[in-house]
Amino acid sequence: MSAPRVRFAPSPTGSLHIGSARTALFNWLYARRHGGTFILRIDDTDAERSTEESTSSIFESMKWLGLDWDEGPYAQSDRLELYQERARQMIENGAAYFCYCSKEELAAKREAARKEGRPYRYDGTCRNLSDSERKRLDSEGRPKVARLKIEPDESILTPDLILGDVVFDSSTLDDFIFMKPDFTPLYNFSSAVDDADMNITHVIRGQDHLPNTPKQILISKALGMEPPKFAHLPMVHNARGQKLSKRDGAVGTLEFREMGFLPEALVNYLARLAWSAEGEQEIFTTEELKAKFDLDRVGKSPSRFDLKKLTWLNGQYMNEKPLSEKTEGAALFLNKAGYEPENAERLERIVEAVGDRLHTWPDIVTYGSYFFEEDGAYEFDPAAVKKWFRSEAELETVRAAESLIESIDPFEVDEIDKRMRAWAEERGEKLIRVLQPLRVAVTGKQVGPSLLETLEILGKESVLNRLERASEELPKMYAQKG
RNA sequence: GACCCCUUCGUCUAGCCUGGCCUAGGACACCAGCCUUUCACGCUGGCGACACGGGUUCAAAUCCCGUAGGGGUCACCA
Repeated sequence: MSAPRVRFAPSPTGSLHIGSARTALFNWLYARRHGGTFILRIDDTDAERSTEESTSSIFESMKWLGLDWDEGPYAQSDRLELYQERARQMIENGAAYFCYCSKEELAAKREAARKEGRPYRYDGTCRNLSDSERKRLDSEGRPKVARLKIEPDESILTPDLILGDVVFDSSTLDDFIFMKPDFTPLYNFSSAVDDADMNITHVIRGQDHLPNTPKQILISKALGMEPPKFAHLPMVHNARGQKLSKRDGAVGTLEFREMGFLPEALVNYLARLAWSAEGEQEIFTTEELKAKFDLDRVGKSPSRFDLKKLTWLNGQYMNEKPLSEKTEGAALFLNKAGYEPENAERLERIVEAVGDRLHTWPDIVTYGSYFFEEDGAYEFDPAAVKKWFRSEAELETVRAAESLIESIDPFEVDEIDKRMRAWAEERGEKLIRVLQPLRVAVTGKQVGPSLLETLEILGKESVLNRLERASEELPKMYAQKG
């Protein structure tokens, strides 16, 4: 097989949908796997809906995911002349014709068909217009669109690398419009023309495009060109098994960055939607994906997007990150949450202490926010208080801890550990019965890194301040819940 | 409604093409236990699926037919 040429051709009418990102990824992977060329083409023939912002957000999404393109970006809006030339060619050789029916007339016919419960197809009113009629309509200045002439009762075979052969009956198609009144192309036309012109060998796209395929094949043939090979990817669905939409939460690729996911984890997750390697491997570096991916192991059935599995995967990747990188990411997300970790060294210690609790970046806030809050400002989690302050005894522990903390020197993990254990024993308490109430007292939470480390990082003075405040605040909460 | 696609644990999937190795494997999630100052990690175990009905065959998740369910598309959008 000669080197494949594939393309990703999004329309810039919004941010890059996560399903489209998967399509882009599979194209990219296919090109990389086979030493082919990955082309980026912006299908912006719909001037009304296309925006600059969308285009740049698509670029940014792809860059974030690491999907680099070898050619392009091409914009269809720059290639108008090509489409117009091809369209004229088709009109001339009789493969297509101009249609003068107005939008309103057509809408009425469509509506009538709908009411009668029969499928609407263009009735061919303008298909056999005589030259004189055409001239008359032109001289009246009637707007016209171009339609493809489709012969009925022909089967159109669309071989698909994933689905196998799919056959459409041309009678279910109608003479569809491919050039608008302003003589600019519609999607199916520009797409087929470009795929041919750019020598695209494989069109890998979502299954929602399957109904377009026979139309594009017809256009290719009308132009005397060999259609590319097709591969229709199963859709990515929401938890209820329907097309993923904004209502389902995050669907924009960049939103996942905002939520604190790692691009390599997202790539890994997306790759495993409908694709699997031989063996039972779940975690693939991008390099492995580039070496192993192929279309013959892509499934046919739709898959549901599972945020929990993505989160798990992300955690796996997170744990592999060097501390310096983790610290950088943590700083970024801490900032987003309104915290300002001023001391870089201290932040690194905190990130290290939080350790593998980091599944996504915002987890740094969940597990370590109190490190960045004033001694008198962190909040007490009511659930934590309820669970660990069951009687007067725990309040007493917090009060008594002040003098213990005061006396620990040096105030470091090993020493704190030694003294804490001895203290618990002295008081006839299990270690956990003193540590957890203290944790809640100084952090406000019942989860987090090792308390000993937490105390050391906080420092003696801060711990003392916090214990003092807890002694005042906790009884109030304690009283409230009775 | 018409056309097209799909159907293995709750979810992602392996197995299907080239029937027997499938008392259907792995992963996420969930549950339990272990480890542990909590949480998280890790480890161990558990729960849990061939949509249904007919064939074909000595033998079917795998092949054939039908039914049901789900999804996608039906624009002078892409």
